[in-house]
Amino acid sequence: MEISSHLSDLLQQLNEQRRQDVFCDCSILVEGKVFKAHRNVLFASSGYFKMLLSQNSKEMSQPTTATFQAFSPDTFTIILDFVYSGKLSLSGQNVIEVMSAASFLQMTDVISVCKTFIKSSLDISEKEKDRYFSLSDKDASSNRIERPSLYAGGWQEESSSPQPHFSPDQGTSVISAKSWSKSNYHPACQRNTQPPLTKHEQRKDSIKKTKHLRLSPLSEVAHFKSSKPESQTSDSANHASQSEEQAQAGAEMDSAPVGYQYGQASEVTSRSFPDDLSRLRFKCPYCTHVVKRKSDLKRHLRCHTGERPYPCQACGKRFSRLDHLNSHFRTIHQACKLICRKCKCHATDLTGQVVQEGTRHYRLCNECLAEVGIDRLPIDLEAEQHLMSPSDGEKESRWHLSEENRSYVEIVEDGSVDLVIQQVDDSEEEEKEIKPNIR
DNA sequence: CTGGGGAAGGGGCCC
DNA sequence: TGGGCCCCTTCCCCA
Repeated sequence: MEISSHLSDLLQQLNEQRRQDVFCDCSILVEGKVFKAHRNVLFASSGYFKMLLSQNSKEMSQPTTATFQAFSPDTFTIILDFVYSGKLSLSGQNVIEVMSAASFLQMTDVISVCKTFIKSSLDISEKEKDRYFSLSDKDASSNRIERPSLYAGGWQEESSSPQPHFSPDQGTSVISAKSWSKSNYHPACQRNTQPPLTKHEQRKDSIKKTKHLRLSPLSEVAHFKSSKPESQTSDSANHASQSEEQAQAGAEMDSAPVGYQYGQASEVTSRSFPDDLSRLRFKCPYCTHVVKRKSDLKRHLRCHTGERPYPCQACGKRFSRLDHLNSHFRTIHQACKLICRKCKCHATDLTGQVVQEGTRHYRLCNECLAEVGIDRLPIDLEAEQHLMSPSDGEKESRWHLSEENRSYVEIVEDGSVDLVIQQVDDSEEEEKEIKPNIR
């Protein structure tokens, strides 16, 4: 006979004991803040503590102390609360750091929940953006609007079960890792609006991952300082090599996250590596790539999630980055290069013309234009550019829209650039997939 | 089959 | 923090 409440009661009791510092035989020092805990609980929850405590098993009579500088006390609070309650308080602001800490501590459950959270957030960002753009259709032309806070708004849209519980004030979700990992719950990213990666993309992704492996300078960095005097050096060294092994193993496992490095750079880091390497602070949870800036990490994450929030209005191809979209649009649909496509000579408005083939525009010099004949339509470039760029002060990425297109596209002010984002039906979009450009 | 060119896509970094 | 530019690599198409 099994009493179902026993496990939760037991955990609750242990949590109470931890809070009241009863039977706590382990102290964890994180940036000066001391956390009390039970050795056996930590041992059971974290691969890192398992290794640490088993090494120190001979000294069971002595209280164990561990010191971390690789993450903040707030992050460790979240981790420790999870260990003792099974509930993980994730938000858009802390998820990266929690994931890195969990990776450091080798807590696979937490890592997968964070991964899911990140993927869902990115997906919801996209969905929310589309929804927002579609809703803004009517007033977009008259009002200057800003993008919504995607995390907060997006999560509340979701209603799948088991559903993360949200603190209404800050959009923080409390997730029970066990229920997530054991249920068949498919978060938003798996019901995705985004088409799955094509084979081509997957191949490229794997190529990239290999490249990232070579680039990873910080997977070897140890951020652990044991306060046990007799084991300090060996522990650090052990963890360093362990991190290295794990980073490699993680990369080999393709999707296994191996994030160790996030937050404050430790003294070890700055002493052991050149300045340019120690400044790299943001560790990709999916690969070993490290970047200096959070926004660069956010951008990088799209190559793992496959998120392509920027559709080309002209051909429907989607891009993960706005600058790639703009570049594509200028090259393919605006014929910005002053080069004759046929003879490669310099072709300006005087010496040539922009011609159209499908949605694609390119330049031909007058000679080649005469040779090509009538099957390609010369475009009045000035008129075209006027439509693209109605005023000198505005960016050329303001796209021309025909009247019929206006019925289903949204015009959104995004900073100084006028983006035209096509409102897409998700299911339809999945089928569309990314097609190669018309050549 | 191969080499060249164009396009895509990723990273670094400046504004 | 996002946009945008530059640089580089990779992939694909075509001659």
